[in-house]
Amino acid sequence: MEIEKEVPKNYFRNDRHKGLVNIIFSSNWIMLQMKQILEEDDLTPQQYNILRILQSHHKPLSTLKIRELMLDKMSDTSRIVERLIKKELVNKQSCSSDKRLVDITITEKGLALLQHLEKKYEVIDGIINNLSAVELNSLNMLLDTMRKR
Amino acid sequence: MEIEKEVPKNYFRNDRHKGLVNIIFSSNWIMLQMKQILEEDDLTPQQYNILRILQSHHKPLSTLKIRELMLDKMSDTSRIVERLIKKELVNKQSCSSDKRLVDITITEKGLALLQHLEKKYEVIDGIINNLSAVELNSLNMLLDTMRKR
DNA sequence: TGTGAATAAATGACATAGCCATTACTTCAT
DNA sequence: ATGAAGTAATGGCTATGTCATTTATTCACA
Repeated sequence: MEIEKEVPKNYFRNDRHKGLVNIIFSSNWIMLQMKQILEEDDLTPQQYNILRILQSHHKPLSTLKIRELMLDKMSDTSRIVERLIKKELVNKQSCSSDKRLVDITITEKGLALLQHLEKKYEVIDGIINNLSAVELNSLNMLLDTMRKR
Repeated sequence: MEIEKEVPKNYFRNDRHKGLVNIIFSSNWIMLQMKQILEEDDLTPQQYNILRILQSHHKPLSTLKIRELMLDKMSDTSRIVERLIKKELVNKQSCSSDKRLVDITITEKGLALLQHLEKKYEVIDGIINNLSAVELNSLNMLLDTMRKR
């Protein structure tokens, strides 16, 4: 999976361009493996992302709030939530304090599914096993710096 | 766009997990901007990817070869190529040496479109402007290392 | 040489998702 | 009280991923 072997020498305009493509390529490479893990439980990455957001916030969130928190902005959150409701992984009810909003909560079944997935976290995190703690740290800092402003 | 501000503190299991999410998050962040640039010319990222592959190889490629070279493996290349043909950006003809294959070539119109897009490369590469040459180099090396094996 | 396995592409059928416009309801400021 | 703004849902469309099947071609080998 060396990016140079995947593209002809003149594909990259410069190191900046190579950096951009490298990030996209790496993300796709990770997502491919994530998808395989999630599809065993009939989940898509988007659906999983919403479940994790609900789990980590410990409180009902509105559709709007969920969309803001999703890795993929611009997502059609209403309909993804709808699919999760159909699977009984989340619940929806009108928010009492502001009836324009809805309160989405994760169900017991949803939490149980996430717990089941935890067993696979070693596999997931192992994807990035080749990097030392120091290297990981610089990677995270470099990506954060890139997105500044 | 600091990833810590986007997710609650307990969202990440560990630095490895944060690294994975950071790469995905960064890729989505780049893609969002790429999409905006490309949609001005009615191109999707997948379609653009195929055009760039054909341009950089300077020779006809089969559907299979294109799929292998795409950033997004598993893509339904036949049908994406079909859309490019409809837009007259690529041509298709049966390969003379092996009639199971097809030769996909980029058209003059396709090359002209890519040339037109070149004017926007500064904007695209500027996405990553915050990183110095040295930083870019370490980023690329870290990502390459991550994907080893 | 003939035949069956393997390869490449296309296609049907379906699901997920992104995207835009519109609608319905609710809140809020004036 | 009223009109503007916020929120969600929905219709309608497109692009794409995914799986199975079909068709045409090539190739190995008995």
